[in-house]
Amino acid sequence: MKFGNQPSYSLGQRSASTKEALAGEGGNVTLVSQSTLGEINRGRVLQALYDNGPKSRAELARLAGVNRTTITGIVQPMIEEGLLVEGDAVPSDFKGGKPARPIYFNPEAPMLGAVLLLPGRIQTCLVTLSGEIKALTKAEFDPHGDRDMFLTIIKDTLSVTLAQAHQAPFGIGIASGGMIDSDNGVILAVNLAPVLTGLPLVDILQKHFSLPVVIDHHPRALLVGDRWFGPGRGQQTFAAIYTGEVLGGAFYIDGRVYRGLAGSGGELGHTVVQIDGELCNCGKHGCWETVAALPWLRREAARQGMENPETVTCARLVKGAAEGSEAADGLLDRYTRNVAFGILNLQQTLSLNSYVLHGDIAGGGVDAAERVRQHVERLVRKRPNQEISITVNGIGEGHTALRGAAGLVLSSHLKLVI
Amino acid sequence: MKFGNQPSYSLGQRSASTKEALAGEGGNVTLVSQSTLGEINRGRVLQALYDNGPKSRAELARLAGVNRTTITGIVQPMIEEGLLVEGDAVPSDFKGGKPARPIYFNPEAPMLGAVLLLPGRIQTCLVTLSGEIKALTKAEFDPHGDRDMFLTIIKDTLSVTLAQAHQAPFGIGIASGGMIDSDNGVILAVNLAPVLTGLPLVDILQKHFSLPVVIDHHPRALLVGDRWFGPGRGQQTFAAIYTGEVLGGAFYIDGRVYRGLAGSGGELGHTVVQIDGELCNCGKHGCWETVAALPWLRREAARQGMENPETVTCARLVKGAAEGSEAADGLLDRYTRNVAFGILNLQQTLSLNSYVLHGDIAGGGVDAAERVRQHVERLVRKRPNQEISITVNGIGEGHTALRGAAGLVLSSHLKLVI
DNA sequence: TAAGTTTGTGCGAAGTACAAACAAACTGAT
DNA sequence: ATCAGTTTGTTTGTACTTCGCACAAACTTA
Repeated sequence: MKFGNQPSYSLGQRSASTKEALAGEGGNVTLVSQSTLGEINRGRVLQALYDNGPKSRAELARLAGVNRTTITGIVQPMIEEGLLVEGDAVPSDFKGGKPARPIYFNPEAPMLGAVLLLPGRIQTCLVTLSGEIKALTKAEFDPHGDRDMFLTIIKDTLSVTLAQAHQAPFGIGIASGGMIDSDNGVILAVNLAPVLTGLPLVDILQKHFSLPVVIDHHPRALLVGDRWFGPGRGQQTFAAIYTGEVLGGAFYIDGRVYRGLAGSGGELGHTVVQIDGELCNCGKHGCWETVAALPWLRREAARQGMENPETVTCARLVKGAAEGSEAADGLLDRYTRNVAFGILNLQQTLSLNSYVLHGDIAGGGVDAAERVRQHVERLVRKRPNQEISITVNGIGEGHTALRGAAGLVLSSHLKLVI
Repeated sequence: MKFGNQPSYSLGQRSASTKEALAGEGGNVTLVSQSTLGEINRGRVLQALYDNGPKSRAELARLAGVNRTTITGIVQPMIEEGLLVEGDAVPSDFKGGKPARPIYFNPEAPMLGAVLLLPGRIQTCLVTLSGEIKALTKAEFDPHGDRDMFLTIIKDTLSVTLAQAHQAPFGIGIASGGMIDSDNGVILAVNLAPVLTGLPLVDILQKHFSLPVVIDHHPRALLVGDRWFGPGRGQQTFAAIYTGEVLGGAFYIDGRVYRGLAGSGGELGHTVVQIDGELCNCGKHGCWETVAALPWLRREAARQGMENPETVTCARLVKGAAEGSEAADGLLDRYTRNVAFGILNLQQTLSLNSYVLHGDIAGGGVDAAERVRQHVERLVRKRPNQEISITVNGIGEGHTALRGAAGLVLSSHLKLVI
């Protein structure tokens, strides 16, 4: 039998700019080998522990639909290694039987280093495998200052934190504001902190501390934090949305963090919701960020003649509305509606059905979330049996981001998710 | 050691509507078993053949980075089964060596049934595993007519096609316009064909033909068609965009078709790009569809006093612009710019970097695509080394959709992609 | 004709998941 | 107090898959 070299009906025309994308002959096929299989399953068992808390071997086996012996085989080496520990026996639910020995992360196991990097301020801490935050250290830096000065500050701050670990942590995770190239570990640009522009922070810290270092942008850390111990726990699909001085987001899709090429997915602030809208600092008009972040809120508050418009927040509006202020209520309604438009677009695009709010809008608590939800419900094209959940993470922004930063290490270094 | 039942810092508050999503205790963890591993790898080898055309065992092994014997082990049973065939020996590139025996899909292997269902018309055909279209049959139906009449027509049409297969096909794939619940195989609603509303077509045809049947919405079939033998071939990440009477899209993300919950992802037509824009038939204002589909184009053509505005198409505008018409050029520019806004939003959200155009806009050929690309480039927040490709599929819409419909069967039935 | 190269195939080793059987630990009825 | 019943976790052997090595087959080049 004779084959044409390529089927002849591949007639699609490509614009000139995609030579290498056409290559195809790269490593785009990867078979799963026997050894990676073990690694995958190990990761999934850990994931099950994160999602469900301490569980016995038998419970884990039921949860994962595998044989009990398989779980034993996976779990035993990790116990011997000191990563996991067996807890006290817990009498079984009813009707007797041998008591179960729940398994969870060893408090004595190595921890994770976490860094939260926002314009002007740094927070570093250690995070245990069970999500506890320790050795929190804070520092400030001049966002317009000298790069070496900044590097000294961040190294010193991290050193103070890491010194409190009783053994070397698994690695260091960084959550940073701005535009991040997470593949190459470079901060591409942070509008409010020019000193960070183009900084290859991962390389620098990796060399300095001799530890694995990963970086990702702030909303994605919030997402991981949500997934780990927040409202995203156990969910397979949801998004995290952050509003503040800027607006950003991140997605958890089918059980994994979505990054996009070079980690550039989720730059939602600059999706357009009003083609001929206000000029955005990105040069476009009518970006979502121009109508659903703090600058808009301040501007509108000022226009309405509200008191102290420069310090208005969603929290204040919720309080004002609850106290009967029509102005606050009206502005809150418009604000939440504007937030809803971006979520609506996301919903129509990806149909994630679940959204966790962070930042200023989360400051508005359940009230604000419920208003957003109602706006989304009203706007979205409903399907049968489709319910959309809008949630706020009540843990507190900083902690979620730090936990998330630590979680980034887990998912990259421990290959927790395939 | 004693564990708290759940870590106490899980304080996230959830809106009331997510009881079951919170459950977590379901089958959300799945370990990969030994036998599924084989299935996965078998699927990936097939995928490699689709992506790269006929290849020898040795080449496949190099492509996938695995041992040659592994490929033999995977491929041999499929050859014996008649799914694949060994081609004539091809002398190796240079420097001698034993000639390679390329392997590809057996033309005698079972084919795939494909149905394209658009308001008022049906196309059915058989598709070989190497993508050839056979036994194409067409029929029409009354979109506002009787349901039983419609069912008779589609069954008859499919029967005519299937009768020409020399053996039972693997299954039947349906690409349908409108809103589809691909999980349950139900057509939820087609604006222009009320007869289809709520029709459980998968169940009906599955019973009638005793074959596996899958359905998905039209843009997703285009996507699969693109991936199979169009511009998306070998790509790991891209989107298909369809513009016509309506506007829709679908995504291929990290090597798999993205569906979203109940297959409701990609309803891009009703993402909002102009909050206070024109009223859309969905009830919202300023949906992308209101500014980037044929109804807008006709309306604007009429407003400009263009001749025969009711038959204007992108193709005609491109022709007019090439012939020096300023009116055509101007309208084409606005049209492509409007299309670009939706792509821009997608790019900011998912960063797919590659988009394949279909439908009316694809009728404008490379010229239209290039205009769209330039608008997107101008609008998007550039990152270093990021190139955005906008492509049209030149094969012809119907064929791509039919191949895609067939491809749907492959990906679901043969588990071609995990 | 011989050396070199590449392809495809046996064969045994290693790693993983699974099924069956069993000891351990607990409950509850007799 | 004893025994049946239940659940947990382990032991043992089996099945499946990939990998490395060795080798025959087929071709080119000197």
